[in-house]
Amino acid sequence: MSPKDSPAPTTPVTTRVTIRTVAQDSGVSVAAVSKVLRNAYGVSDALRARVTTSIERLGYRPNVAARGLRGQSFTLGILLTELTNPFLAQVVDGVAEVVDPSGYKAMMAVGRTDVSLEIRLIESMVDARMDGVLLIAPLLGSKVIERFARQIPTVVIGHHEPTATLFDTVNGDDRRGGRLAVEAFVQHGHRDIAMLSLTQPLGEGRNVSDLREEGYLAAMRDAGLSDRARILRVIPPNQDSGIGGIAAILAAPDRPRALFCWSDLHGVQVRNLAHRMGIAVPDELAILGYDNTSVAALPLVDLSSIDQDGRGQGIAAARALLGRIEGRRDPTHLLLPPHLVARGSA
Amino acid sequence: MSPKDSPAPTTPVTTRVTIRTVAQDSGVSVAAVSKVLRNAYGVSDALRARVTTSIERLGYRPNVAARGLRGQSFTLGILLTELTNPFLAQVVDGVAEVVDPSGYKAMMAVGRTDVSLEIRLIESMVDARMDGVLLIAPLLGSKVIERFARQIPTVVIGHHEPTATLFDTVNGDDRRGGRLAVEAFVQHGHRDIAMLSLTQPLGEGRNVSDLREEGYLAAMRDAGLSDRARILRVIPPNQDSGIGGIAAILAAPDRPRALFCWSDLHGVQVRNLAHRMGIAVPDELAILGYDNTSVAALPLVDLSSIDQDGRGQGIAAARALLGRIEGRRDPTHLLLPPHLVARGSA
DNA sequence: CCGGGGATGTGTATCGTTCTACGTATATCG
DNA sequence: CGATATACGTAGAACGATACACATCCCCGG
Repeated sequence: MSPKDSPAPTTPVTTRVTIRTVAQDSGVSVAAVSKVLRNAYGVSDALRARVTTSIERLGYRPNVAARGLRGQSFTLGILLTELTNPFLAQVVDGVAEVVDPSGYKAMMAVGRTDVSLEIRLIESMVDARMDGVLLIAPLLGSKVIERFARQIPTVVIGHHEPTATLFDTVNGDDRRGGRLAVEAFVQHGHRDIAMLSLTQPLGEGRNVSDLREEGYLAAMRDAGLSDRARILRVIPPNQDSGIGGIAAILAAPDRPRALFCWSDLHGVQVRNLAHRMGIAVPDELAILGYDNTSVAALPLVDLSSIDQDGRGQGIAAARALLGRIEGRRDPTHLLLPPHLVARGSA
Repeated sequence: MSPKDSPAPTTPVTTRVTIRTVAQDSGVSVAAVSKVLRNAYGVSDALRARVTTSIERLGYRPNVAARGLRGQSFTLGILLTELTNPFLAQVVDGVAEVVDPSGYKAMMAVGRTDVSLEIRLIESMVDARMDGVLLIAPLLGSKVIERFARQIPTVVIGHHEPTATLFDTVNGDDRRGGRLAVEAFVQHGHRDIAMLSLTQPLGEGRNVSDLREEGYLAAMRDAGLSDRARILRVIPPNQDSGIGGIAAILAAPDRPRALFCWSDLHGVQVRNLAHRMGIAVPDELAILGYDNTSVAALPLVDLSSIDQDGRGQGIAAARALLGRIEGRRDPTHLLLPPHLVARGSA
């Protein structure tokens, strides 16, 4: 049963086809083949043609490990926090669209909302000599990100850090998103507009929710509603739904007439509870979510939402990463405009 | 701007710490360190201790590329078809649970329901010298899977192939699932029970839907309802929702009283349409989905569903893969029992 | 006819591990 | 006590690419 008894006489140990095989087959040096592979400078069309036909004939495929030892691995690492958030799917889709035809390969890992796991995963991406990493809404603090950015080209989504110089960021314009929400409500004649937010800001740099709150407050001020602005901080930052806090708000005598929710996940919760508690939506309570996920779009749910163009963010981030890998050093910090998708809940 | 002008006098090019550095620091040979790393045979406790402290002090991390060149890469490749299907999230979660503490790393890639992309991704996993691959509900045919299985330890989920010898499979017991659905309906007094299925079976080996249909038919027979069995094949295999076909069924005069749906995604569609068309659920139409996704659990949706234990499948598959990597050659084909989760729609 | 320089190839050291083969103590046994 | 295992280490050749330094070749102006 040992893997190495009887050298399989029928299968002549079909000696693996390496760069050397190709070189021999096409009658050129190993170095020349390598050049063709990397389409480096200094190869004639004739030689390139000869080599490529050899490659095809032999079915040669470069060994990534050997490659990574000296050169690039042509692999990008994508760090996700969790798979269940449908917003991520949009982002990843956008990323794939760019990465796919680029010759690079994207490999994803899931941090499972655990900071130490996130760190280990990024470390293993560095170990694997990946050419760059894309962090999507990581829990990590800026300090740690910076440390990694020193070692490997890095782009971050969902993490505002407009002054960072070592890595790029791509974000939805969350301040604008907060404004949009209020403006939409005001336009429908609402005045009693509250915002449902997180119990605590998400650590240094992860100020996505802060900015939405800022936008909300600014727009309330502009509408002359400063004194009626209310930010209800009841959503715990972990996986927990915080459903108790939401229920309390809906049951309270001063329940708001319009509620802007931190994310679709919670917008849906609110709608659920309203349904159960017999609160008419949108007549007694107007609801607005964030992310425009597929769940919000279900007719049964029918939740209005702010779309922050996850797919666009993915595309932009992937482009930024490839740019950085190809040598760009000066940071770029992109902000994509969100827009409102009106449905029945508001 | 070239990456290599001015060798950064402040940063003394902090020479990377390799296995050689560790060897020097601990005063042993490179080979000895390697042995410790792989905890191979022939190391005394004293030596091991000396080396490990050196490793910690220096913060040494083995280079995966160099490792993969001769030995293992300790990385597993996970192929997903698409991120949007929430069932996948369950599976991946299960996989992570096993892989995480095992010393291996999981890297995922998304096939985007494109066969040729799937193939390219698996190839690149082979190129990366990953130690094994786990294919989750791939579109690939058995022939192709077999070809890969010859090169790399392979486990497949969502692809019944009980006689395959080169790779392992893990599946929900889809036949049983089909039975369960019918039995649940019958128990509630239903007799007019139809099944909503795919327009075409999903290629050789991908007989998940076939088996559910078989289970459905068998249970109908057992209940003495053979003549009333109807399989409505209206769902196209691609991303398309097939909503037109579903609408036609609901509008038809012979609309069934109970509908067993191929997946939650379509169960939700049905419930949506029923809602829009003013069909009372479950009184006029009882609905049952498959997969027990989080969407089905939303009170607004409230869809009964067959749970096929995605998380359990992930766990089992990951274990099988690790087993195969560690040398097991004889195939295992696992079938996990599904169970009914009753909600308001049935 | 010479020499300079760009374009095209080649030779080979190198990357950081693993792994085979072998040496040297130390323990075991008749 | 000598022979023989056995445990522990070491040396150095792979592994399969990249990339640096150099060798040619060819063309052309002076």
